Amino acid sequence: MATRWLTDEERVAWVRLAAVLELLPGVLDGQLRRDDGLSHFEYFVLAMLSEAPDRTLRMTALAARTNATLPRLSHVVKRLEDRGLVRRFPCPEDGRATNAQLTGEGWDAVVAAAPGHVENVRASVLDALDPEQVGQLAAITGAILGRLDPDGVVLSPQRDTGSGRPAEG
Amino acid sequence: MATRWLTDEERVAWVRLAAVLELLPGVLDGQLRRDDGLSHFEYFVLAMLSEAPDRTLRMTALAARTNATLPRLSHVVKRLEDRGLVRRFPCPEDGRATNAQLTGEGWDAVVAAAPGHVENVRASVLDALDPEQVGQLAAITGAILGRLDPDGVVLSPQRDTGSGRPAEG
DNA sequence: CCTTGTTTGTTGTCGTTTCAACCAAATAGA
DNA sequence: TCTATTTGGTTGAAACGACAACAAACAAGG
Repeated sequence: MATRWLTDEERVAWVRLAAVLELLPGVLDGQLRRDDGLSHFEYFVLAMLSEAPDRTLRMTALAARTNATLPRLSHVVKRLEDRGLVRRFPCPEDGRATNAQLTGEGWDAVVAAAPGHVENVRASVLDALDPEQVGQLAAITGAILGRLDPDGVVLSPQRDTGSGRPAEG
Repeated sequence: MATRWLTDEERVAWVRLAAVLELLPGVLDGQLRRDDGLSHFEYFVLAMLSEAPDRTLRMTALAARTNATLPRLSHVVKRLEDRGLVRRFPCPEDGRATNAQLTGEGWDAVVAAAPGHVENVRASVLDALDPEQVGQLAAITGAILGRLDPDGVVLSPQRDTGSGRPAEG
């Protein structure tokens, strides 16, 4: 069938979203690298662990939450382990599985990095929007995620918000 | 000063946007790789050339529009040249500069890839939104770009929308 | 001109990601 | 029980991007 090209309104929205998609990761990554010596992905891995029960997660679960392939995660966790931020040990219940656990040092690293990261998110995104737009953004991205991730794999299943502080998603 | 942590509304919006940021590039890239043998970045380079006057752009200008470093672009264009999709020649007006020009074959590749890509953009993003939300998304991303790219470097300066078809941003 | 400095690209090296092969534990079937 | 398949994860080689070093052309002063 004939291609449904984009209307002018659609094109503007898409071009801008594509530009954000292109620029924002670099901004997030750059700040964390500069200030905390962590890539955004590394930070994200640590943050996911920080909000998990016992600060521990199986590699497969961690890969799902971070949208990483298992090989990629394996390499990254190895490096984090070498730096003392994470420790790995075989899962007691399943001999095949490996658990990754945040060390005290790793926790400290997340705690140290979180404020600057949040500050950056504010400066780059949230503070550019009025409260109404924040709500609209949540609805819009929610709808898009309905297409990209119907089962909500990446949205860490329920955060208890009662615990310490870090995490953020 | 004390960190201003995110409110619940802000956190939801941000977590979802972060998830979109994480998933969408992979979806766009995957479709183009599968169906057209092009990475999303390669497609984007070709698309930018396709809407330039004479389908030609200087490397520096192309790098700005694609938000790439010059070394990266140089490598990618070399590969595209090897595949016959682009040709390079020294700029007549400035001996230092190199022009990249889309070949006929390159044009054909963009024309062939564009419909599937647009279709994917619709399926993944636009069709998930009602018309009102499309407008909101344009406003929101516009505001964010005000922070990320105040000078509008990546938004290709004026598209003539009158020409052939491809391009898209 | 000759020198200094800046702009424009390319090339080489290194770290990271991806992909394919692999191993080991668990599970299912005969 | 013994084999076959599936699941969970690691490892090594190839591809790609980032950063630094470099070469060549322009520009500005003396």
